[in-house]
Amino acid sequence: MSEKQLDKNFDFKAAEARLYEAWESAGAFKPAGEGEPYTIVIPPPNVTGSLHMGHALNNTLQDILCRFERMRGKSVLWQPGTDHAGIATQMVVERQMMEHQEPRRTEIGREAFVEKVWKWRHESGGTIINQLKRLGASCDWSRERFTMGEDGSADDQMVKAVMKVFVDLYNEGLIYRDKRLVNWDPKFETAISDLEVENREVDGHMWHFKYPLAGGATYEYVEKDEDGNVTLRETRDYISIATTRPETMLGDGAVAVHPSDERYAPIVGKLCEIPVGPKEHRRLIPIITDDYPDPDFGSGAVKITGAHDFNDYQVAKRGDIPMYRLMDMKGAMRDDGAPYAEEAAKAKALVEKGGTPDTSYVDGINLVPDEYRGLDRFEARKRVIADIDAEGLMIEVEDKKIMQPFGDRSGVVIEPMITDQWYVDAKTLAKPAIEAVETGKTKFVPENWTKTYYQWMNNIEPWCVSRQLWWGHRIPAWYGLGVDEDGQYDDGKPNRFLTNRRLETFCAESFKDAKRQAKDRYAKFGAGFVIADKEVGSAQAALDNAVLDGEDDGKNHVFLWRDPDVLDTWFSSGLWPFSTLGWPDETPELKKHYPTSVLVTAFDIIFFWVARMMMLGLYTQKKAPFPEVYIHGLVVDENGQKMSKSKGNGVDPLELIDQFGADALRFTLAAQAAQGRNVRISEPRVEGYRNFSTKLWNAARFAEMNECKPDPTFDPKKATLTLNKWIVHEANQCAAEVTREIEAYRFNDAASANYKFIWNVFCDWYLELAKPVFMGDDEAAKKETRAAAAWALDRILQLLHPFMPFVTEEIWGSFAEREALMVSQWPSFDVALKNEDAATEMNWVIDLISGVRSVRQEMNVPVAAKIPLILVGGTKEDAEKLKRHDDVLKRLARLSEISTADAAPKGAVQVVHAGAVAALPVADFIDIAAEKARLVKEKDKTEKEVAGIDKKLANKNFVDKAPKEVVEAQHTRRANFVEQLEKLDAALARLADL
RNA sequence: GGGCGCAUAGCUCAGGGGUAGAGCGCUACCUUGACAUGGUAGAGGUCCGUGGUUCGAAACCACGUGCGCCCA
Repeated sequence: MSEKQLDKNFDFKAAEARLYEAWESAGAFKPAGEGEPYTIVIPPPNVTGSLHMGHALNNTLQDILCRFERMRGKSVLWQPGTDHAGIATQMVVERQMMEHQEPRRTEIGREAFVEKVWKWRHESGGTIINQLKRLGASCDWSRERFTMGEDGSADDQMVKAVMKVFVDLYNEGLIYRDKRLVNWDPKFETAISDLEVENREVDGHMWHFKYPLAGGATYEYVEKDEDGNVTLRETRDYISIATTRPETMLGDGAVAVHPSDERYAPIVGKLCEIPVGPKEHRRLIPIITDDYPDPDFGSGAVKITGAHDFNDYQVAKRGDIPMYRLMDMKGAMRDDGAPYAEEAAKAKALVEKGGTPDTSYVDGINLVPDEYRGLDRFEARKRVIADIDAEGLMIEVEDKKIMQPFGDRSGVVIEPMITDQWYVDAKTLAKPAIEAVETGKTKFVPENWTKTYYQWMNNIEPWCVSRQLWWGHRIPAWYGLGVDEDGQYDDGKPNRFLTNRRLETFCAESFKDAKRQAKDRYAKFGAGFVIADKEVGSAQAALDNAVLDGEDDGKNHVFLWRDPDVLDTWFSSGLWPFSTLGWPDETPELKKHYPTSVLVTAFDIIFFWVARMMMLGLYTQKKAPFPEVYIHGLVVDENGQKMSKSKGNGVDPLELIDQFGADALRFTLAAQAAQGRNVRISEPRVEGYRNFSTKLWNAARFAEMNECKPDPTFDPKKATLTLNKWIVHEANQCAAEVTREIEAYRFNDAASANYKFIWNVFCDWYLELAKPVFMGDDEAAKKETRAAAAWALDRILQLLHPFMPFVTEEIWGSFAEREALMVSQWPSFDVALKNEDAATEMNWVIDLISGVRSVRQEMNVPVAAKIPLILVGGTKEDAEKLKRHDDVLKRLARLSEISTADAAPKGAVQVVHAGAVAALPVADFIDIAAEKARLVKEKDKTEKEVAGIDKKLANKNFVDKAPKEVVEAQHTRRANFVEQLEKLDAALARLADL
């Protein structure tokens, strides 16, 4: 036999790694058997990440489901992998380069940098995977995937999937390039999506400035109260404007007031002056009406800077107001273009011309006065304020809480900018995704998240998917120079912000395809176009090369260059449920495991990830990626604060694993994962569940010491001892409960069902009750009880395994040479194992012992003293029960002998128990007054119960309307209480005799 | 402004139309042969407030109060 004597404690440190290795090398994590497929794709952690509590919770729950379903015979695939995490990874590697004092990213160039990131990924990108293993995650690691593919090889499935989806969406018009206002991150110098912007309330200011009316015009400014009484009347030569961002005044295109605002009616349509910049070139802008300004907010008049504010952008679009860009990629004031005087003249001419302004042309105009050029935007703000103030045009400064947008990764203030970006038509893709939830094809658990999902999906904006980064899936689009009407290249200079509009775009999965497209496209412009085989790096290179080659043969040489941008990380994560399974190929895995069975995730990425998987899954596979989405809470610290790096309140799951074992951490997380609640982690709690695993360990040790071994000849249906019938019954009930609760994603209830059964039933009672059997000499009883104990322990190990895989597997293996616990068959509920009679009888025994113990303590009977028990007024069955459980009662209630009698002896403490009285003659210890007080107290309590029931029963409405069973139950309860009262009265009477 | 959630024992939280629960903490006793990472017994609750529905509400509904989160 391989069994070894168990040590006093479970040495989780040594066992965890050994057991994990054994499972993995046995291939136990791979989908096996012919069972129904069960599939979960892991929410891929960032490759830069290390395991935090949120991962620990998320993966514990997934592992519970996977281990559970695997034991239930399903063919389980838990698909693991990591996310390339565009910005985060680029940031990490850049920081590392800086620490090593290596040349910067821009110095070494794109290719070398990307190579460095790959190197980093191979060397350091596996941290979190190893940490997941320590948690016990039973992922099929042989199928591990990375959202970027391996080494970016174009042949890689992940890359193919991304390219195909992009090109397909493009060809259907669902991906397009557009000039819109985006959230620009001046630190990373990239656009980011709305979701990556964090709006925070910060202390700010609201500046009120005078915008003088053109030509010194004046008007009568009248303010009225609610009743129409005039409260202010004065002549003004200005309009008062309030702003939180004075530096953007330089780009104002208009001042807007609400159409119903009578105060400004006299000056609508007139011009006013932006009170900043060189006096002789002050720009004049029109006062217009729009529904956007709120007459009750500030002065009611709003400056419109279409290029740097999302609300203003809408107003500007509606009113054909030019949007002047003021800043560069780093968020500094522009210093390109001609001197201010010239640029301002351009703007003036533009306004005079009227009509819809040309966005590219307007973008080329730099309206930053010469003295502000090149300044950081916040420095420029100070200067603008000071200059206006010096001129006496500042009315007031208010301290004010303002909402400010920050980049969630960079932490810097986001600058709205008009740029060219790629957008996904999310509105169109959202339709089937909404429908899938409406029709119940995909359900949220708990279901209240459905509303959150709808709200987001119904108001979804175009998804900006291009990022100006180097690390990521490069956008599969190539450009060629545009061709003028005269067949010549457009010589407009493309720039970062606004690509020349006459560029030709070829969206293709490869350069080869792009070339093919280019050949057809350019043929339309004339016969003299030759498509070069060489890809170039930029528009400028394309032009230079074309000119050079053209000199030789007089032909138009077309050089293509690829879009330098990469895709939003979430674009590739959105394909995860099928890209990991081999799509776009029709693999057997895809066929078997898509759609997946359930998605387990936290609510903070419903929008980022769940919504996108729904959209892209339905788009590519025509089926929703999962029928259920289980949303768990966040892990918060002991004060209920969200754990975060910046707050420094994170608890490291690995430290807890080191200290208390992975099982303890897992159980803690599961036990607290109540639906709709955050999980609060605290060390004492983890410690408590470590104690629980020790408890189980010692129960197993006890079983081992008493030679309880799995006995194949033991049939739980045929147990003869009440004790064993009862534990079979209880284990069966526990199996039913744990199964039901896991199925319903009520992990906390499943955990607590296990906890209660193991500790409060099996350890506290069954093992205690079994001790007299093990110590007695009834060999048959001993044999059966050993087998029953082993059987029950096996059920326990199985039911607990998904929660505490390590300790359970270790115990399982120590009892017999057999197949691993993790691949054993789940104990399902078996109606044939039910035995209510046995349960009733054992509860009778347990209650009697508890009752005796209770009075012993109250009467201060010394623990060591063994006292006799006389049951008074019991039935014949009671007498038989006493006899059957004689050993147990004596041992656990510390009794010397047990007998029955018609009347209680004098000087006895009396315990009312199930219609009888257990008399304990403890004359030596008894304190008559105390005993009397105890009985009176109990009597009072019982009388109150009876009174409550009587009140209910006296209520005609209750008797008539309540369900019959409920009324009957009350009658039964009353009868029991009354019987108890009689016994108590008798006991008190006997006490009086003393 | 819109949405979601929470309020139950000292603390952290389950639960849920008829009988108030757990863990930790606290008190007393116990090193009894699996376990002191343990055992036994106990104290501790106007289930936030006000109305409503109901025979019956701590639970369901409405409103209020306080707190938290998400979106704008």
